[in-house]
Amino acid sequence: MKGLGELERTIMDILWAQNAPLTAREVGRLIADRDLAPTTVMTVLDRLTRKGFLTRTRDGRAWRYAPGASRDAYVAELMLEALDMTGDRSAALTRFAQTVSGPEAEILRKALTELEEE
Amino acid sequence: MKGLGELERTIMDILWAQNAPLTAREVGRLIADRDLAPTTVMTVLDRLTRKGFLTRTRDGRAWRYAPGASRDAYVAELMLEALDMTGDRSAALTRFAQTVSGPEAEILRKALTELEEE
DNA sequence: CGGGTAGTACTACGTCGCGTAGAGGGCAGA
DNA sequence: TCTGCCCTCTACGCGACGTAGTACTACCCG
Repeated sequence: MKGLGELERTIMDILWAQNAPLTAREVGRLIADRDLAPTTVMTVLDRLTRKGFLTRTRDGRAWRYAPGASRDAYVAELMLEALDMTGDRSAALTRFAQTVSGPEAEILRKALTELEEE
Repeated sequence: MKGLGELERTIMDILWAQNAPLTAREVGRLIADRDLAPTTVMTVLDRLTRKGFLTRTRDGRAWRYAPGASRDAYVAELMLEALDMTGDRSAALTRFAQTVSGPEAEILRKALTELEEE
């Protein structure tokens, strides 16, 4: 996988927050703070599709874009990728566990416990 | 923090594997497979230092480079950074916990348990 | 039927990070 | 003093990304 740029991430955030596929125009309208040309949004949507982050389906003349995976899945994958960078995965995992804050350690613990019970 | 490029990562790997600071020449000699100009290695070492990944101390005319942090710390930080990308950290954490393989879940569980006992 | 509108595809340009390395300067030993 | 090692500075090419223009097509409205 590859990382995302600034605008790419912004657009993914918009699509992740949506539960229905959006057209380029609709996405553009949701980036209100920046005054981007419509073609800019289309180009980025196109690149994201090419990279596999989005899927698109026809809707008349327009395309509707939807995320290929949930944000959580994406984040989890990024984390695993970081983990792959090391020779000693267990050391890195241990280190990670020690680094997360208390409440988050609790969340992890709980998730792991539930895993075990299944 | 920022990610590292290909050669940058290679060099960090070399330095992480060492327990004593190395000079540019020594690092270059350890990248035997690629035939790099000495200045290339120096440039990259310099950039890594500028980025805060390395510290360097004088040794005669030469510099000796050493990692600023352990690889595990780096990986853990990358993972936390990925985690920061999401609005819902707990969901991403849960997802992550579900995604790691069985043995690694065990490692995480153990690390978290030890944390709790302190 | 003709024009504005919306939508697409293709192309392009500037910037930045990174791999790569040359030019030039200084110091130390033969 | 000559030679070589090491440093600093500068630079070039490429690919990624932000940004957008141009050109073509399909509709709807009057």
